[in-house]
Amino acid sequence: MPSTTPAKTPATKKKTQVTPTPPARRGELLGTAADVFAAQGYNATTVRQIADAAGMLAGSLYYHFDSKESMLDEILSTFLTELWDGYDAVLAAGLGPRETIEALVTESFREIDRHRAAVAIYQREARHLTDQPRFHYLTESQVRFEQAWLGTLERGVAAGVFRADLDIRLTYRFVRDTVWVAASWYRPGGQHSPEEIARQYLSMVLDGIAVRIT
Amino acid sequence: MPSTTPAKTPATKKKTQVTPTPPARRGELLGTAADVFAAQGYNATTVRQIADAAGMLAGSLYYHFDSKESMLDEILSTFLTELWDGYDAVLAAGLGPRETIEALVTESFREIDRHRAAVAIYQREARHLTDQPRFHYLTESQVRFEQAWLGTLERGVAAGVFRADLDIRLTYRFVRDTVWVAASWYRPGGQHSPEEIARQYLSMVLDGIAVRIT
Amino acid sequence: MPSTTPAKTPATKKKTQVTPTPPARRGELLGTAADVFAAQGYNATTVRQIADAAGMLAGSLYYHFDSKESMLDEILSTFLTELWDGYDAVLAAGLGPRETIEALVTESFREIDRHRAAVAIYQREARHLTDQPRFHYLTESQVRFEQAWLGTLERGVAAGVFRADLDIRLTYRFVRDTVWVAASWYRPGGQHSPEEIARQYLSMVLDGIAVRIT
Amino acid sequence: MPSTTPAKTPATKKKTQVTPTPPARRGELLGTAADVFAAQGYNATTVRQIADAAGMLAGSLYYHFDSKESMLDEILSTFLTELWDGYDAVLAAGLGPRETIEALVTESFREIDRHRAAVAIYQREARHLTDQPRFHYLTESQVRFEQAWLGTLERGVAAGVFRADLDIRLTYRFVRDTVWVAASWYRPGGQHSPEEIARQYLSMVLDGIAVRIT
DNA sequence: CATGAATGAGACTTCATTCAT
DNA sequence: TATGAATGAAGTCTCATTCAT
Repeated sequence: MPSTTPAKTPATKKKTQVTPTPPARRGELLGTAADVFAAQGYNATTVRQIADAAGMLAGSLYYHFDSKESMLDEILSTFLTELWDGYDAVLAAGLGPRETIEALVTESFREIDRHRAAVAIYQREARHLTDQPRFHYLTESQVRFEQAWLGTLERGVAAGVFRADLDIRLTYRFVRDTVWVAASWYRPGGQHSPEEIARQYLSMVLDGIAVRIT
Repeated sequence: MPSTTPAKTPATKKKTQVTPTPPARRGELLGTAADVFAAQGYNATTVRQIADAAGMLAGSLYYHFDSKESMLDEILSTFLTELWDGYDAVLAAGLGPRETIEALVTESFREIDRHRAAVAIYQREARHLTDQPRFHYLTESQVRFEQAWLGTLERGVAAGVFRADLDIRLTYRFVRDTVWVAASWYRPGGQHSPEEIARQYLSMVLDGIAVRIT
Repeated sequence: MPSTTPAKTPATKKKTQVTPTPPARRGELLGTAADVFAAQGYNATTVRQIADAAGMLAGSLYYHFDSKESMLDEILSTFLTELWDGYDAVLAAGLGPRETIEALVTESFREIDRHRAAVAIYQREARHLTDQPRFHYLTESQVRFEQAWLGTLERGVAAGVFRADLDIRLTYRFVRDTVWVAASWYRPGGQHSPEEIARQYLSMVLDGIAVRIT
Repeated sequence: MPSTTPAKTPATKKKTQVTPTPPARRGELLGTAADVFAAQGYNATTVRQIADAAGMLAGSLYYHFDSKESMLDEILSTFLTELWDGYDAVLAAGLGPRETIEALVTESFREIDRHRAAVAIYQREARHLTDQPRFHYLTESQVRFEQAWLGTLERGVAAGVFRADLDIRLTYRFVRDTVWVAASWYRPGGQHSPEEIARQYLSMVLDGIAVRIT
C-alpha cells in the first residue's frame, strides 16, 4: 500500500544524488511519462519517447530517475496514495451502504479526472506487475479495495438496500469494472464533469437502464 | 443466434486424425499463442515463449506463420468473424429492443467463453492496432458494433423500454464495457455458465443492483 | 585558490561550435563500412563485421545509422554526388568528343582512386538495388551516365573522330566497362597514379593494342 | 582445375545414394539454380527460391544435392571444364599470338553464350570463394588463365604484333575484363551472335575506337 | 543538468539443413 | 522422390542503461 511504500525508496545506490530533482520538475516529468505510458502501454513505450516528450535526451532522464520502472512505480504509488486518501475519508465518514457506494463512485470518477493516465496505466499493467516484489503494494491495495467495496455491498445486502438475489462477487466485479473502465475513454475537460458522470453511472448501476414497470 | 451450437464442437483432440490436418495444427498453435498473448500482452510476449508453450523452437513457428503479427491478426480476425456470425443472427431475428440487448449480451458471454483469450487480447490491443492498415478491419468492426448496440438502445428509448433520462452514449459505453471487461476475469469452466453470467449481468444492467422501493 | 579563474568559460555551447565533429565520425564509420562491403559484398557482410572493424559493438552502429541499408545508401549517394560534380565540370567545358572522352576517363580513374570501395560496391550491387524505391537515384544516375557517354561517342562518330563501323551501343558498353572494372583490382597507392592508368587505358581504347601497320 | 576436381566427389557421406539422380534431371536442376544464382547472387539466393523455380519444396533438393554449396560447386566446375576444353584446343593449335588472342576471345564469347549464368556467377563470387579449400580449383584455373593470356600477349609483344609501350599487366587486365564483363549484360538470343560480338570486341581491342589518322 | 556515444542483452526473423513418412 | 515439419545457428535491429564530458 502507498503508506508502506514511499514513492521514492531511500537512495541506497552508489550514485547518491546530492541534489535531488526538485519535486516540481519531477512531477512534470512523471506527468509526461504517464501520458506516454497511458497512450502506448508501458512495455511499448521507450525511454526515448518519454525523453522526446520532455524535450531532452534519453540518457538525461537517468539523472532524475533510477530507471524506467521506477518512473512507473512512482506514478502508480503516487496515484494510489491519493486514491486512498479519498477512499479512507469516505470509509471513515460512517455513511450507510448506499451512500458509501455513491461516495466511492464519485470519488473514483474524481480520481479518473485527476489521474487519468495513471488509472489507465494501472488498468493495463497492474495484473502482471504484481509478480514483482517491488510492486507488491499493488496487491495489497487490491485486497483493501476489495474489502472496502465488497464489504459495503454485503452490508447493503444485509441492510436490505441491495438485491440479495445476485451473486455478490459478480456484483462486486460488475460495479468495480463499471467504474474503472471509464478511464479508457474518459478525457478530462470533456462535456461531462466527473460528478455528472458519477451521477449517471450510479443511476444506471443502482436502478438499471430499463424503464420500471410500476 | 448459434444457440444450438454446443460449446465445443469436434472432439478430435489429439493426433488421432487420419486426415492431413494442416488447419488443425495451425489452430492449435494459434490457441497456444492466444493464451500467451492474453496472459502477458502482445508486446511483452516473446516468440520464444509461444514456441516454448507449443513445444518447439522459436524459429519453427515461422514455418507456420509469417510473423508474430500475423498470428495476432489471425487470432483477432477469426474471433471477429465468429462474433459477427452470432451478432448478425441476433440482429436479423427481428426482436424487440430489450430482447435484442438480452440476446446480444448472452451471445457476447458465449463468445467470451469460447474465445476468452482473443477477447482479452482484443480489449488490450485493439486501440493501438487500428493505426496499422493491416488491422483496419478492427475499426470497421467497431463501427458496426456501435451501430448495432447504440441503435438498439435508441430504439429502446424511443419505444419507451429504456430510460430516456440518461445520456445515450454514456449508456452505450456502460453496457458495452460492462459486458466485455468480464473477459479479464472470466475463466472457462468456472462455476457459472456463460448463460448464467449473462442472466445476472442483464439483471443488473436492466434493473440495477438497488432494491426497488415500491 | 585561483577561484577567480574562469576555467570553464562556456562558449555558449549549443550549435555555436566550430568543430562539432559528428560528420567526421560518420565519415570514418562509412569509410570502414565501405571497405568491408567492397571486400565481401553487401549481403555477405554482417553488421558485426563492420562494428568489429570500427572497434565497437554491433548495436552501437545504430546510434549513428538507421540500418545497414542506410549505410549503403549514404556510401553510394555520397560517391555519386562527387562523381557528378566531376563529370558535370567536364561536360560543361565545351570540349571536343575525343577530349571529352579523355577527360571523362581520367575523371573516372580519379574517382576510383578516391572512392575505390564505393565504386566496387556500386558495380556489384547496383543492378539489384534499383528495384527498391530508396535507390531509384541509381537508375537516374545510370540514365544520365549513358546520355553523357553515348552522346559523346555519337558526337565523335558524327565528327569523324570515332569509327563509324562499330555498333555504337557495343562501343559504349566496351568503353564504360573497360574503365569501371578497374575498380575491382585497383588499389590506391599502387605503382600507377590514376592519371597514368587513365593514359594507358585511353591509349588502348582509342588506338588498340595491336601494332599499327603503316 | 576441373580435371583435378570432378564435379561430383565420390559419395563418402553416410547417406549413400543408391540411385543417384539421372544426369538429365540433375542438369535441369543445376540450370535452374544457376539462373537464380546469376540473377540474385549466390548468398542472396535461398534454397527455397531454387526449389520454387524447380517446382518442388526446399527440402526435396537435398535428395539431389548435398548442399547449396555443392550446387554452386557443380555449376562452376562444369563450366570451367567446358571452358578449358575449348581453351586447350585453341592453345594446342599452334597459332600465332594475334590469332590465338582472336580465337580465345571468340571462344570466350561462345562460353558466355552457352553458360551465361555460370559466367555471371563466376564473376561475382570467384574472388571470395577462393578462400575455401573446396574451391581451390578456381585459383588454379585463374593461374592457368593468366598464363595463357599473359603469355600470349608477351609472345605478341616479342613478335612485334602487340604494342610494346604499354604496361603488359595492365593490358592483360584490360583484355581480360573487356571480354568477361560482357556476361553482365549479354542475353543469349539477342541480336548479335557471339561470333559477331567477338569480332567487334576484337576490332576495338586490337585497333581502338579512334579513327586512324593515316 | 544535459549530451553524445557506447554497451550488452535480447527480440524477431531467416535459412540451410535434416528426417520421418 | 517428394513433402511437411522442425532445428539451430546466425543476422539485423531495439532499447534500457551507463558514463565521461
